[in-house]
Amino acid sequence: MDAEAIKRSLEGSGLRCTAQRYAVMEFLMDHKGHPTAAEIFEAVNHVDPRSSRATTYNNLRDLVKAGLVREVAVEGRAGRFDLQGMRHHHFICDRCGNVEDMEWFDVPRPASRSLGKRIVRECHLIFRGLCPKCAQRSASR
Amino acid sequence: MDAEAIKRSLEGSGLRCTAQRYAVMEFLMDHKGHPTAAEIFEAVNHVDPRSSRATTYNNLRDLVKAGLVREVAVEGRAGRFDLQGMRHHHFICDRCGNVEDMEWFDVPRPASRSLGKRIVRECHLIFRGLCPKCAQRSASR
DNA sequence: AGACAGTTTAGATTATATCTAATATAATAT
DNA sequence: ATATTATATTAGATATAATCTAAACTGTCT
Repeated sequence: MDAEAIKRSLEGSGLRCTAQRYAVMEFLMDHKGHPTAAEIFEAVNHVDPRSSRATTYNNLRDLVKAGLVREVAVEGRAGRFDLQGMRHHHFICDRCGNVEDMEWFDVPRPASRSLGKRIVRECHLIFRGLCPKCAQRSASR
Repeated sequence: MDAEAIKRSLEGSGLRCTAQRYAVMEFLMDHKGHPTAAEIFEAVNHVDPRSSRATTYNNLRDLVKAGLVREVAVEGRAGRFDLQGMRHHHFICDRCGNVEDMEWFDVPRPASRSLGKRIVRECHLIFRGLCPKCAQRSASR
C-alpha cells in the first residue's frame, strides 16, 4: 500500500518508478533522520547491490527537482535529505550536524518592497543550537 | 578607521589580528555578495600572496565560531560567507546559487513543547526562488 | 521486431574542505 | 633582552562530496 503510494507520487511527477528510485523513496520513508546521500546509497545497496553511486545522486536530484524530496545543506558536511511530506522547518545541531524536523508554522512574508524583482518560491526556517543529545552531554560537564 | 574596527572586533573575540585574518575580514567588508572560501582565498592572495588555502579555511572557521562571520551552506555548491553585521535573513537563488541578504524581521518562536530538550541559539529564515537576474532571464523566453 | 527516450552503470574526474607536521610569530615570563 | 609558551601559518597531501562520461540497459510505443 505504501508501495502504491510511492509509485503514484513518482509517476505523478513524471518519473518512472524504477527499482532504484523506489528504493530511495522507501528508505527515506523508513528513516526519518535526514540521511546523507552516502548513507542512502550504502543502505540501499547493502542488501541488494543494484544501484550505483551516480544513480543515487541522480535520483536524489530528480526527486528534489520534482518536489518529492527536500535537501538540507549543512555547513561543512554532506547534504541531508528528507521526504517532503507535511511541511516542516528544520533544526540543525551545531555540534553533531544532525538535522531534525520542527513543527510547521507560517512565517510572515517580507514586505514586498524588500522583495524587489525576486520571485520567492518558498521560505524555510532553520533553527540552530544543540540537539537533545548534545545538550545533555554539554550539561553533564 | 575601519582598520581599527576590524582589529577591535577580532581582539574582542580573543583572536589575534594577523595580516591574514585582517585580509579576510576586509574582503568580506568590501564584498557584500557572499563569496565562497575559494573566492576569498583567490582575491586576498591575488595581490599579495601571503596566505595559504588552509589558513583561509582555518580563519573562516575561527571567525564563524567567534560569531563575526556567518556561513551559509548551499545545496550542491560551496559554502558562502558574510559578515555578521546587522541581523538579516537570506535569499538563495534556485538557479545560480547566489545568496542575497533579506531585511531582518523577527520570527515567531515555536511552541516550547515542540522544542523539547533542544537549546536554540538562533533561527534564520531562508527564502528560495529566482534572483532578479535569473527571474528576468526566465521571463524573456 | 525496431526505434526512441529515459535510466543505470563503473570508474574517472572535479570540487570542496581538512589534515599534517614543520616553521614562524606574537605574548608573556624571566 | 632572551627564553618560554601558546597561537598561527604554510605547502602539499589527503579526505570527502558530488558530478561527469560514454557505453549499456529498460520500458514504451509503433
